[in-house]
Amino acid sequence: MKILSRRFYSQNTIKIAQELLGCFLVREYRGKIMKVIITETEAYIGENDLACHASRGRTPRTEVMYGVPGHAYVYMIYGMYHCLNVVTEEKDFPAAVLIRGGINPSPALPLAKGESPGFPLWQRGTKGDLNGPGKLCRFLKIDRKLNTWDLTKSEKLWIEERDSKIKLPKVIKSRRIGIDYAKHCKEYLWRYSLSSRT
DNA sequence: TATACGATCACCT
DNA sequence: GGTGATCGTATAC
Repeated sequence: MKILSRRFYSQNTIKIAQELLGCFLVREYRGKIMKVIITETEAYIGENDLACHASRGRTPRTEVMYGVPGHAYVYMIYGMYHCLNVVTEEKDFPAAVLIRGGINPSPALPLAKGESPGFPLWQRGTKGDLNGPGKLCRFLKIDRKLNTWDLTKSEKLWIEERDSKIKLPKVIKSRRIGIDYAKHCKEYLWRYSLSSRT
């Protein structure tokens, strides 16, 4: 499986946020490999985006967003959860994609009622459903130790391109979550998800 | 140094 | 629908 390249991460953030859907987020932890299919993302773009952490400029925390694309931006939220972002666009332009949700496609997972083998992975039931950035990071053992991690090598944390043979459902665009403070920016349709969820 | 609050989640009514 | 947990960060003092 091919690892997403620096070149991929240097593209337009909205495009990346959509193209990450269906890709595999891979975590290597204590010698084990965990893979999750990305099903939900949000774009945070530039200092003019009032929802973006970089809207208040360069700080020690947001420095990574200004750096080379293809690195991880991991921060703690509400004192108890972590959120994983991938840094996008060119160096010195602060932007990132928040990974908000995924599906654990492990074949060991029991199928939910009404599901058959071969059931589309992103329509699987709750057993493998990692809906929410906090839950996703908790499952994949992602915390601030992985902040600034380079995602373009096959160590600890990376993303692999999606299987082109698998047809993805329509991408749903909606408002971003939990950013009521962001004034007009909260109206932007910068949240992207596969159609089994809203 | 002090304080306010958040790119969340689980549990409650 | 609402609320509490819990702490890093930004900002005010």
